[in-house]
Amino acid sequence: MLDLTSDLGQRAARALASLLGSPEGLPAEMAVVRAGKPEFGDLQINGCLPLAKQAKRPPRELATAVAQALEGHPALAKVEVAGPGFVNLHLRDEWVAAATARQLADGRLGLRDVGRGQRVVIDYSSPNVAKPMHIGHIRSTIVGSALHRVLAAVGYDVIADNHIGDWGTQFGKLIVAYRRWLDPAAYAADPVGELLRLYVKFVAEEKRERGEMVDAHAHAHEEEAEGEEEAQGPAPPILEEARRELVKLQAGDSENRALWRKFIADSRHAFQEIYDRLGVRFDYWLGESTYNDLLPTVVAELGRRGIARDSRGAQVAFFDEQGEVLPREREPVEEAKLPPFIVQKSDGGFNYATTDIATMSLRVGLLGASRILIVTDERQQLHFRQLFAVARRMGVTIALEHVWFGLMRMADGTIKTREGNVIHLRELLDEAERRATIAAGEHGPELSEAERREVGRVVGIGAVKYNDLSKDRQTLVTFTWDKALALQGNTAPYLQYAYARIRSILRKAAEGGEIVGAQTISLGTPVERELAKRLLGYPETVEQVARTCRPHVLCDYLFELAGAFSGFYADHPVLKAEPAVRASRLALTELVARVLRDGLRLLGIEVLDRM
RNA sequence: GCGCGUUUAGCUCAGCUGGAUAGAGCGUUGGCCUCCGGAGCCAAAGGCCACAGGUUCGAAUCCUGUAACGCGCACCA
Repeated sequence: MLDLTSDLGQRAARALASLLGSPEGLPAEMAVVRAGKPEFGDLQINGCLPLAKQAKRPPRELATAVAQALEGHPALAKVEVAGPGFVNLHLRDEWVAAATARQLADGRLGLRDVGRGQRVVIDYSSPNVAKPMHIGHIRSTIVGSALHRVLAAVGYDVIADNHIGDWGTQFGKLIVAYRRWLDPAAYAADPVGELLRLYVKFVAEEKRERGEMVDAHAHAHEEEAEGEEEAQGPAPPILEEARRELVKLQAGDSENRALWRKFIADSRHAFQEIYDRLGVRFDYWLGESTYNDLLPTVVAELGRRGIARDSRGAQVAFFDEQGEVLPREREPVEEAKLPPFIVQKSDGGFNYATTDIATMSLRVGLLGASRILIVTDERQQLHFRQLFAVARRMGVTIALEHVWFGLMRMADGTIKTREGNVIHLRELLDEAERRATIAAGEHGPELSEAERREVGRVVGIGAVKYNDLSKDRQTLVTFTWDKALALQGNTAPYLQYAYARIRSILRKAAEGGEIVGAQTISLGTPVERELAKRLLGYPETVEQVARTCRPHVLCDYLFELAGAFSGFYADHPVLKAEPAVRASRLALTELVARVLRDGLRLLGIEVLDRM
């Protein structure tokens, strides 16, 4: 199908070029798209209308030229000019049937290596050490993992990097809290849960001490609250202690280093449990701490190249009205498109920006990336625009994409780790499996206990993933249990069910010794023909997802495919059809199963032969 | 205040980057063959595409403004 539309598009463009004489401004290929309605045929070309205006010629004249050029094409049964200047194309049934048979014979279902020779580094999930993964992490993890698979499926050389938060000021606090309040039994049972408890306790204690201090100062300045609070007045003692421990850690103190390593190792185990349940994997876990030793060099380099300058004691990059890095010679402008970007704090410390520049350099240099995708929530858009501008100024020319998604929030506001007011990913997955296991028992009473649990696992996890993947990633999501765990309608179980029904048919055919191979496919009914056309759309759908990083497009495709199959299934007997039709329908059915399974695999969703 | 984003059926969302009469799921209502699996299928009802202008053969889609909501805006990540 892709080869066909490309071929038709080129022929159409050539016809117009010769008609209009000058190929000036003419695309090399006209867009050939799916027809909007059955009456319009299978494909249509809409580009003649805008071109006609540009060329000051009647649109129908151009459309007619295109139609004449395509007339007689072996794939086409009919070409017609319609309306003000549309070109409607009707495919020959034989061509559709033959193309479908070719797709069935192809182990990759028609997917092409559009990413061949390109290495893409994808950064997703990236949880923070010592904090449990919660529903705020699920979109990055699941969307990132799906993109990982999709990109690999179209020939990219993909490197997945889990950029975990394993460095920063929280470690000073954790070390203090751990030494004061550790409950060893609780830690042994659930290290990350205990670390979270310790962190929360630290924050509460810090707040309490601060309160005492304010009281002692007898409301010296009541309305301070918001502004540049902490700067004035001494910090609470516990915070001072945390800062000292942090400095010791940074200086390489062996006891603190050991604790830090322990926190990371135990957290990674907890993350890995979740990843195993989700089928998510990474090539590297290059957390923030990886870059510690490089940071002074990064800042020095930025200074040397005139990107960063001294400002209020910090090293800062400024931007111009276009959003490009401002050369050091120029004074900062009021109309700057982006706010200042601090790459080194006034106390000499480094921050997120410094680490990310180092990360970028490593990915471009050592990892040889030709495209970098970073999957995070919407709050970091500004940060990455600044970062990418700095990277470009440093000579990075590869594609840098911030694949952002809408924040997941609860009905009453955003997720707040500090209050511990979150739904942990583990709870979510447990509940998903629990509900799906109950449903499995209702729908399949003949299943054994073990089978029921397995069905519940696959269906429950699938439902959770699909729920996130099927919405445009930029949509804001308000979490509710019932929506996240829905099992009816446009959901993973619907697709899994369609697959299981097909497997049931194929199983019965196999019992009769029938082998479904690359039979001739014949499309006797409009429903069969429609189903075949849907199947042929698989490669372009996957390529589109790889290009635009929008997995919901694949979800929509699979849902429509399953719907097309359900329609077919309802009134097209397969096993009971006469032999010639039966072979063709079996082949079509087999192909639907393969596309469903492969598409769901790319989304990270498993399928079952029975459910 | 500035920036980014969002606004489509009662609810949750698509809408293929400007095409022909705006589509799904949930919910509601009514149907489904003694026949390959009813987690399914078919049908009905439900729309001023936030609002106001503009661009053109044509706008949910592009441009401007307004409103509401979300997020962000130097030394957290």
